[in-house]
Amino acid sequence: MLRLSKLTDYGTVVLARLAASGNPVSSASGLAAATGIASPTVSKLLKLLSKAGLVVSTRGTNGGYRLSRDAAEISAAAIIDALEGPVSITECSGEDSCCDYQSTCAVGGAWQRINTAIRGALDDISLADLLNNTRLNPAFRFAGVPVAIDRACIQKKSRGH
Amino acid sequence: MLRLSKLTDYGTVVLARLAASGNPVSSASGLAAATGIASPTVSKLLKLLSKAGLVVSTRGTNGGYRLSRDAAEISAAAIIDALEGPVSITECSGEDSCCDYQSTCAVGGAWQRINTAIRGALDDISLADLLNNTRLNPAFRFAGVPVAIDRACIQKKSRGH
DNA sequence: CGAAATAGGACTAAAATAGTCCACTATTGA
DNA sequence: TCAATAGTGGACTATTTTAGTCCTATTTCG
Repeated sequence: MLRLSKLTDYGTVVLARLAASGNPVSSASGLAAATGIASPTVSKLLKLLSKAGLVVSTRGTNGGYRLSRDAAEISAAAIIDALEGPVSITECSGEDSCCDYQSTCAVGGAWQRINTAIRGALDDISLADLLNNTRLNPAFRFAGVPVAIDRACIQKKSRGH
Repeated sequence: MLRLSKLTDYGTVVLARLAASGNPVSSASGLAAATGIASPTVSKLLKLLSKAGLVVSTRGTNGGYRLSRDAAEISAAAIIDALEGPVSITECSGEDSCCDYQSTCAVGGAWQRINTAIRGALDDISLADLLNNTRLNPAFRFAGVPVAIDRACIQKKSRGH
């Protein structure tokens, strides 16, 4: 797995929508409607993103949220940090952690290298990149030919998922 | 976070122990004793690793487990695949998945690139590398000076964690 | 045979995550 | 000034995932 949480995934969708909207500000409920994500969840995400300084909020009538800076200046790493805390793939690859098995653990150090590599990959991708890459790499191919995502999903859902 | 599960972490510890043991085979209970990980958990791990072909089992008296190939030939990615399933940081970065928000999702494609980058980092590290790197990068530094891991852990534990 | 191991799977417990809700504060405009 | 709109903060619940345990085969060796 090594998977992001759903919330982080949603967070990027919301941010992408915010970046693409063109309006000066977008309300939480408007973003919820536009993305299809439940509105309390969108609120929660925006609160977190606001606290992390990725979006700026305006209260009152006609208030809402906007990106705090250009989409090209917001890295995937920053988004993940905001919504999940600092990236570290194992407990002992974090900064102030330790494990019960350190005396017998022969592995510790090297995870740090992997962690750094992953971190680097995430730093190099910006929200703007995420937007630009939309649909350029279709997720489904059959015999090398891209297949409509919609159809693949319907098939999967009819199997009971 | 973007974190490995504890089980995967333990798995690498067990594999590292297996690689370092020098014996032709090691029993699950012996590995449990050597690593300090609970023995049913070690059994479970070894079963998974065996199913994935990373270790080979021998039943009966004097049976046990051994690595199926040289530690240099076992990548971190293979270990993670065995214990957590294929790496994919979001649902839609996996191979046969789809999400409910595809019609409004502007993000999909690019995660794949990140995923590939992470995958690459994990493919490049072998179990042998994990072993070689032990303790070369101390996890704790204070004013640039490495600090004994033991002491840092004791401090943390006395704070109630 | 019987002791020592693994194999497979069911099951429980614990923790993390996701999602919801509510009372409150700030801003705007009629 | 008052009502409507929108964000704030935090408590709370439900769900899902993960971790860990246990039991009953099956295999092998002496």
